[in-house]
Amino acid sequence: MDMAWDDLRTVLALVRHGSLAGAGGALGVNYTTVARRIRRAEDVLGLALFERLADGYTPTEMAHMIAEHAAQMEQAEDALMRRMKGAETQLSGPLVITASQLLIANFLTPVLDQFTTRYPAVELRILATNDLLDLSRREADLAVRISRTPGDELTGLRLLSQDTASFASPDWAARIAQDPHAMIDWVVYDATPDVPKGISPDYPSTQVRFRFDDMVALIGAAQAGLGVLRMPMFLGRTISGLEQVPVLPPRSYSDIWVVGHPDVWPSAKARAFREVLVAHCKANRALFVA
Amino acid sequence: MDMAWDDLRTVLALVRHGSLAGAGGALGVNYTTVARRIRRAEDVLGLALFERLADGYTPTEMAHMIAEHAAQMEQAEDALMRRMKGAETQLSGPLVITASQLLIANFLTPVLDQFTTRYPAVELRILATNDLLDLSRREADLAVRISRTPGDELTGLRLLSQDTASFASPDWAARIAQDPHAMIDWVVYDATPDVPKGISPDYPSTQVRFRFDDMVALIGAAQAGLGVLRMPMFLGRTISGLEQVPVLPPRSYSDIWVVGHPDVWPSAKARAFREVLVAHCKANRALFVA
DNA sequence: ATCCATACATGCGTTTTCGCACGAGACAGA
DNA sequence: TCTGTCTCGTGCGAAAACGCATGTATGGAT
Repeated sequence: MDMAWDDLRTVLALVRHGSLAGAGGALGVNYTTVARRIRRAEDVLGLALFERLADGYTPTEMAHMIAEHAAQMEQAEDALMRRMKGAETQLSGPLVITASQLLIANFLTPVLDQFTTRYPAVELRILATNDLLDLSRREADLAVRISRTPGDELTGLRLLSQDTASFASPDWAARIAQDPHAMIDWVVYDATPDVPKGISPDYPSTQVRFRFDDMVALIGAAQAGLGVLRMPMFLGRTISGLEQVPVLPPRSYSDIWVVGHPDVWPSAKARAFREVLVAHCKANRALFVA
Repeated sequence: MDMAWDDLRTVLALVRHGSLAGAGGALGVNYTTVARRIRRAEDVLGLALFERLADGYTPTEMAHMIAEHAAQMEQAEDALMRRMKGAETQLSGPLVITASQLLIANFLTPVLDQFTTRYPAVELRILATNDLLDLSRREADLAVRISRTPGDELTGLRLLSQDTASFASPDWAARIAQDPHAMIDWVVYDATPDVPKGISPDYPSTQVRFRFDDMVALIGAAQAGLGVLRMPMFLGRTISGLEQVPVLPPRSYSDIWVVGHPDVWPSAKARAFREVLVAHCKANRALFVA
């Protein structure tokens, strides 16, 4: 008659992940434990929640209903954990930050250095990913993002304005300077598969040579001399083996923000991190604009 | 870092009940288990949730915050359990009905008899109380109530219209018939402490003799000849030792409803019970009106 | 056809959790 | 003052839950 809440949570995990092992991984328990909890839940309810198939557990309609409500319970738990984190006043324990690989590797490392020096008791964890993590689900406490992600109910602080420009390897730069009318190859990002708009009329001949789905690979291609690349100013200036070329005049691009969930925002650790971050941004503002 | 959901539920129970034993009783576990779970939760969070005082555990602000969110989780669980109950199609297992003591004792017993005869596999449980149980929290599946309780988001079915009238012991009835102008004593309910409105002008002298806080006691007083009592028609007619007296002409009173939560309403057992109930009400409609 | 990866079932030994029994301290009523 | 009742803490043995290791079935790639 009465269900254990942890069993509801287990049903949710299994519905989400489709296999005992996946659910167990998400819950931090052995997969046999997941199997046992599911069996217990089915015994208590007196009905089957999953069909045992060769390729995993397939949820029944009833399991979906349970998962739906367990997800609501999870939301309440997330909100609780966020609020508890937001109420923390001590400068110790875990703090999770996320930003894109390139932002971290090419601009944020001094912030991390300063922060861990000033607050050695804080266990700082960095999630370097381009995925937009869900701060409501506590995947991270703070995120440094290009443009404040709308839709989410997040608090944000604008850190920097930035421009983009065109960059290329030194030999490409020399070639372009020598003959502006020669054909100029571009390497571009999959998401924006055409030659950038706003190319100066002084360089009339352009073509796309490669499309990449990954920015790191794209930079490697530009360094190797495969073509010209449009990228944020700070990246082109920071990364070795690239020079700015005048093909694409600098243009304003999306701002850089630090965002967080309003529940977590006021915590001492988040506040301290923002302080170090803002100082570093102020000191290096010129790096980002033409 | 990660909290067990059952521990959150335990914190909620302890905040609600104030003592380990009370919380344990509500959860169906030994009170030492409650103490252990609380200690574990505090260890995981690294902060105190309760102050240990001589007269019980006093929740800290943080415990109240946890309880607040755990209550939301409980609501989601309640909704789930209701929906699962509503989806049940078999005519076996538990079914919980609530109604006032007097309604059960004096009118509903044949319904219970017929129902258990027709559906012997159903474990019928009766909560005979005047308290308005919370059907959203699954304290009962169906309730037979005088007037459909508004405010609640309940589904209802009108069963009967009813009148009230005045009743008294046989000797009081004889006295009133003999001398309408003599002083007539009333016994009344605390909630309506005055002599009922609408007394016939043929009986000009009335006074309140006793006030009671309990309807069963009130009926006993009327039977013992302590005075005249206004009561629902069906009660006066059903209970022995009382006769209707013409002091108070019959007047329309609140209807009788069967109500339930819309989630639970469509379940086979609830449907079957209503069927038997409605038939019995239809057959005895005349008992309720003048 | 063979090999490998994935997914689950089962049995065993260990760890954790739980309920019970006993004792201490506070408080109210006789 | 004594007694009964309420509260909680602690120690012990039983019960439940858990992780690990092993075995089986299925499907895809070589």
